[in-house]
Formats: sequence, C-alpha cells, structure tokens
Amino acid sequence: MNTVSSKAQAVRPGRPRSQERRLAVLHAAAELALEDAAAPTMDAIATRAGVSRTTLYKWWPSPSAVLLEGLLEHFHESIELDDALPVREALTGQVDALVHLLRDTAAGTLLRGLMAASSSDRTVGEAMLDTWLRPRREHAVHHLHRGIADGSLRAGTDVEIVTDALFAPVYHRLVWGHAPLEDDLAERICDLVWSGIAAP
Amino acid sequence: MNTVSSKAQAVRPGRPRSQERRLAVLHAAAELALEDAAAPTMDAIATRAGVSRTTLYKWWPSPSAVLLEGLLEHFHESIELDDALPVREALTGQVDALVHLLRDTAAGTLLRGLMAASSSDRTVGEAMLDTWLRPRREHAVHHLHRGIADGSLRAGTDVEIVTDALFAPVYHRLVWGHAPLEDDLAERICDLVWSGIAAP
Amino acid sequence: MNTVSSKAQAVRPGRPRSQERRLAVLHAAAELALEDAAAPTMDAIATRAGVSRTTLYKWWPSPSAVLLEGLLEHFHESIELDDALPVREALTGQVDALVHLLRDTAAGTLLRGLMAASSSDRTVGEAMLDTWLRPRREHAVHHLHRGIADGSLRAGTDVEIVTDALFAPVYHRLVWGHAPLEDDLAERICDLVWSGIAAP
Amino acid sequence: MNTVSSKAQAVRPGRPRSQERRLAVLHAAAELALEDAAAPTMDAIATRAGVSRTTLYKWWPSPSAVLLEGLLEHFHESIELDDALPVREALTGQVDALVHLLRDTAAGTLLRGLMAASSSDRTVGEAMLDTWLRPRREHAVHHLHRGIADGSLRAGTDVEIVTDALFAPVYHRLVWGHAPLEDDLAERICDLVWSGIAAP
DNA sequence: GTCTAAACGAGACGGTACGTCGTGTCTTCGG
DNA sequence: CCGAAGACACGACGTACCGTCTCGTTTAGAC
Repeated sequence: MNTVSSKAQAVRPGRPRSQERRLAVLHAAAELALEDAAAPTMDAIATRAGVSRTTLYKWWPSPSAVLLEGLLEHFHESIELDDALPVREALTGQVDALVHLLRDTAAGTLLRGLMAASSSDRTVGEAMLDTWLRPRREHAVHHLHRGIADGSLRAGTDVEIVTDALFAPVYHRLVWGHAPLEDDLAERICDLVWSGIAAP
Repeated sequence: MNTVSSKAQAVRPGRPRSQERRLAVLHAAAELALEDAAAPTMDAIATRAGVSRTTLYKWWPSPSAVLLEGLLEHFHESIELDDALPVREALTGQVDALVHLLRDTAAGTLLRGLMAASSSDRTVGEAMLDTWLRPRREHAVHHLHRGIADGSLRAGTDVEIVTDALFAPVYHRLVWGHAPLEDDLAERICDLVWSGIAAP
Repeated sequence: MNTVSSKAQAVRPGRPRSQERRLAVLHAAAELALEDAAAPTMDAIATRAGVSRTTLYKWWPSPSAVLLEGLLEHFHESIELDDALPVREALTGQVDALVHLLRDTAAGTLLRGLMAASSSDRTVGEAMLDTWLRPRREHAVHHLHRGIADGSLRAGTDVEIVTDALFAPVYHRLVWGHAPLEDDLAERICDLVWSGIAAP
Repeated sequence: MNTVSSKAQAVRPGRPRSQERRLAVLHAAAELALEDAAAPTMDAIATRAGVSRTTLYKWWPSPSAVLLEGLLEHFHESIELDDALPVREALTGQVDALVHLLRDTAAGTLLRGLMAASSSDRTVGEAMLDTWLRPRREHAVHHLHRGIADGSLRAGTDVEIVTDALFAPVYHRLVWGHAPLEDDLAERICDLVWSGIAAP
C-alpha cells in the first residue's frame, strides 16, 4: 500500500485550511440567524466567529451559502431506511421527525431564511433542492414503492402527489404561520392520506 | 333626515391623494418584480412610476408593502361562493384556479418574493395572512362544512388538515420548484384527498 | 376730512393680512434661532408659530428673511444722534451698546446665523448691509466728522478705517469666539483708537 | 543597538490609506467651493474627486471638515517669525499678507464658507480657531511683546485689543463686503494703530 | 532549519440602496 | 384674497451591507 492516500487527495502545499475556523463560522451563522430570525450579514458572521471577512468570502460566496452549509452540518441526521418497519409507520415517522426538527431546533428558522434567499438566488434554491428536499422525498418514494410492492398500498398510487401531500403541509405551516406545528400534526396528515392510498 | 350626505364621507382638508400616482406605483412595482423576478427597490419603483421617492415612503413602509398591495389590486378576483356547485367541484375549482393563477400570471412570482420578504419582515407576513391566505382558506372551510352538512363528507372530517392538504402542495411546488404546476395538479390532489373524506 | 386715508393706501379687496400671525412668526423664528443657535427651518417656524407653511412662503422667501425681519423688529432701538455729547463719549457709547446688544440679547445669535446665511444668499447679505450695518456706520461717521469740524480730532483722520477699527473687533469676537465680549471691551477699543485720532 | 528602525514607525496592519485619493478630495473640494462660491456637497466632492461617497464619510464628518483641511493644505504658507525685521514692518507685513490672501486667492471664499458653517457646527468653529486664527494671532502677539521688550512700544500696550484691531477689519470687510480689501488697507490700519501703541 | 505557498487578519475602497429631512410648489377647501 | 392642511418633487444627508482590493503576518509541510 502506498503512502499516498488512496482517496487521491493531493496534498496541497501551503498552509492548510483551518477546520476550527470553518466550524466557528458555521456556528456563528446559525446562531445569528436564530437570534435575528433573519439572514445574518457577512460582517456579523465574521465578527461573531472571530474571523476576518476576507476568509469568509474566500470560502463562501454569500451569507446563504454559509447558512446552507451550517444547516447541513448540524442536521445531517442519517435518515436511515428501515425496511423492517411497516410502510405507514416509516412514513409517519419521517413526517413526525420533520415536524419536530422544524419546530424544536434551529432548522426551522434556518430553512425559512434559506427559502427566502432562494427566491432571489437561484444557486441557493438548487443547492437546497439537491441536499435537503430531494433526499427526503426519495426516501418517502422508496417506502411508497415498497408498500405498493408488498400489497399494502393500491397499485395506481400517485406517488409524487402523495409525497407532496405528506410533506407540503408541514413546510406550509412553517412558512405562512397560519397554524402551529402541533405534536399530532404528522399523525393527522397521515390519517388523511392513508384513506386515499391504503389497499382496499 | 339630515342634510349631511348619507355617505358621510368627511371631506378631508388639504390636497387629496392622487389616485393616478397610487396606481402608477402599484403597476410599476408589479412590472419590475416580474421583469427581475426579485423584489424591486424603492428607487426603481419610484423612477418607473414617475413618482418621487418621498411619496413612496409616505404611503408604504417598504418595497414589500407596495408589492403586496399591487398583488391584491391586480388579483382580487371575486372568489365568490357558489353553493349551487357540488362540494367537490367547488373545491377542485378553487385549487385549479390557484394553480393557474400562480403559474400563468404575475401572481406566482410576486407571491414568492413576498413570502421571502415575510421571513424577515413580520408585518408583511401578517398582512399576507390576512389579505391572501386566510380568505381563501375560509372559503374552502365553508365548502367543507357544507359537505359535512349535506352528508357528502364524513362527519369527523379534519377540516384544517384537509385545507392544508388541498392548498399546501401548490404553494410547495411554487416555492421549491421540485416539480412543475401541471394542468391536472388540482385534479390529482383532490382525487387523493377525496378518498379520505368522502362519505362511505 | 374724508374717511379715506390721506396716505392714499388703496384699500385692497379680500381678507387683509393678519398682523398677529406676522408677529407670531417673527417671534417663533427668533425663539428657535436662540434655542438651537442655528437657523431654524421653515417648517419649525411654522409649527411653532401655529401658522401654515403656505403662509410663511407667501410673505418671506427664506428662513433668513424671516430672521432678518425679526432682528429688525426687535432691535430697532432708535440710535438717536445726540450731538450734545462729546464725540468720544458718543462713539464709545455706540460701541458699548453694540457689545451689550450682541452679548446680552438675542441679537448676537441671530446676527451670527444671518451672517452665515449671507455667505450663500446674496440678497440676505445686501439686506443686512442696508438695514443693519450701514446705518450704524453712518452714525459713527457723522460723529467723526463732527469731531474733525470742532477740532477735537485730527484733520486728516481716515474715517472709514476708524469706523472699521471701532466696530470690527466686536463682530470679530462674536464670530470667531476667540475671546469674550467683556464689559470694558468698548472702552479698551476706544482707548486704542483715540490715541491715533485725537488732535494733538 | 536594536535592529528596529529608530524612526519606530509602527507598521499598521491592513491596506494603507491612499494619499492620492486624499489629495484629490481636498483639491476637488477647494475647486468646487471656488466655482460655486458655496460649500460643496459631499456628493459633488466625491464625484469630482473620483472617489466614493463612503470613503469621504470615512475620513471627514462633514463637507466643512473637508473644506477646512483643503484650505490648510493649500494655504499653509510658513508664516515664519523674522525677528530681524522691525516690529512695525513685521506686523504690517502680516496684515498685508492676509489682505492679499483673502482677496487674491481661494482662501477668501473658502474662509467665508467655513465661517458660515462654524455658526451651526461647533467642531468646525473650534478647528478653525485652532488651526487658522490662533496661530496667526500668537504670531502677532509675539511681535508685540518683542516691541515692548525693545522699547519701541509702550509698556502698558493692550496686546489682545491691538491684535483684534489689526486683523478684525480685514475679516470684517471680507464678511460684510461693505468696502473692498484695498491694496493699502494694511498700511492704513497699521498707521492708525501705531499712533496708539508707539512709544512716545 | 530554512523555504514556500496558501491561509489569514486588518482595513481601505467603490458601489447600491436605504430611510430621513428640508425646501419649495401645487392643489383643494373654508373664512 | 387670506389662510390651513397636506400631497408632491427634488436634492442632500448619513448609514449599512456588499464584494473587491491590497497590504502584512502567520503557519503547515516540503526540501
């Protein structure tokens, strides 16, 4: 076995990037976003993190980019697929986890800020789709297909719409705030959806 | 009967507000928002409308406020209640109207911008709730209650959740852009929901 | 005797100008100038005087004009010529009166403000020259000529320079503030000047 | 002996201030003041100097501050003390230099503008006192004391008043404009004053 | 132990938009 | 015609944040 990393990470010359600073920045950004319930400024992030503005701009193109990375850093909970669980439990569990994540942790506020940013910054929107929404949707889709395969769900189930129906109400309440994210929200959503997809 | 006009419109002293200018501003704001797909600046609105910045600030506290009023001005379609229609048609029609409004007119872009603004500006969020979302929700709720009353819907129907399930997917797609607002979107959503609420 | 004023003042039609308002404005302007030690704004004057801005602009072209009229209104003390007094006493008295006027009354502050305004507004400067400075200078010149005539002053006395030397130090201290306007200032100035102009 | 430069000029971190820009600003400010005979706006200065408004505000708090520094930059003629000269010549020369400076160069206009500004902005007035008036007065006072010491002036000479009498008429004519700054003005003022202070 | 190249800190700078203030004009009504 | 009330245009103000730049100073790892 050779001494060069098999991961082929070319050992670049010069001073290596400081991981402490990177984390300090992500932490500071999240902190500020929570305090102000608004996208923090680059300057504020830099000051809070004890890092120079130059460094920030070197690694992130915009405040949203920092926030997005912070969000992923802190909430990358594995979302493991557990095919042993009945389909309904698996899906309800996923929606319930989302409700609590958005309500009880920083993720909710961060997501709202990022969704706002995505309306003006195309790249943010796409990054969020790729790293946040789509993985979760695919997860749900997987379970729905499993249900169809094992006969617990109707054959012609409209998988895309069902996925929307499961998750959209949660994000909807987060964004508009017309009703709270209640503890039984996931349960109520799934109750409704199930009548429409459960095999007769 | 008194001599005072029954309309009782107190004649306010001073030069009356110019309606032409007001409309010019709302028009300009909407126009700019569509062109740039982003919230226009006060300065840009003023220039386009041929109005001074001072006047803008006199009547609206922020670009979002202008945009919101512009949105309502242009899309105040009556949303009349038509209790003659079967409940399902009424609701499907409402969702379908929303889909087309958001996809085919300026409303979609404007709404996205406003939703972004509402994440940092509390007042915008509340104004949107009061003038946009809640009236439409109450509308749906009315039809749902009508359905329960006439026996076409189950007695225990979870009205709030059903309303969310009907509308949320539409806004969700608008915001995230993970899938288009298709022509049959309303139909598919209602199909799914109906199985869960139709009286057996 | 007829009822029409012999002064031939054409009785103009319509509502006559309100003298109460005029005085209220002059008063308010002076008051504000003193409080802020700066030229008041038209708006502030109007508010304080309980008068509308429209009225202000109808009668005065600028804040300085109001201030100037206020200054003249309040400080038009007669400056009578008293040829019975010895020349030196007359002049010393005039300088001393100026010192106290500028130091102990509103006039000092008002004058500073007006002098500032005159640097950008030509008309103010000329109005001040005509209504304030020149009358006082002519006064002094009169006494100097009297002194030359009665033999108490030298024949070749440079009247213009002497007048400057008498008054300039007072205004100079007012404007620059490098030294106070002391009680004996007039006396000291006159002492110095007298040695240069008294007949030997 | 240490290796550190004896000049001990601490090398300050960060990008050093651009001297070209600083001078361009001062130049532009003076230029504009002369053209318009009025205090230029920050915006005009910035545009003319090819510098951003932000930079202006970073270094100067107000238009007046720029103007003052510009004035000092351009008219810092050495005003050296020449004790070899007879006292009278020294003083006459100083007054004469002032007359020509105010009449023939930009200094006159600039000074008028600054004196106007000083009436509303305390800091400007004090800066002008410290950097402009007092140095010149101390200069004159020095010569007067020299005259007293060498017996050419009377023992009890009122130095402060004499200094006022020498300079005030010049500034007075500049501000009020009731008479021009003639070529022989300095001579005439000194003639008058001298009779009052020359030793008998 | 140097050497070197990149990371990093500090801060100047240009630029855009912000929201405010003061001026002066205009419009509508009432005395 | 006087006057009040207030809409409006214009121009300057001072601030905030953005993103770029230009210095000087670390600092890990290669030689």
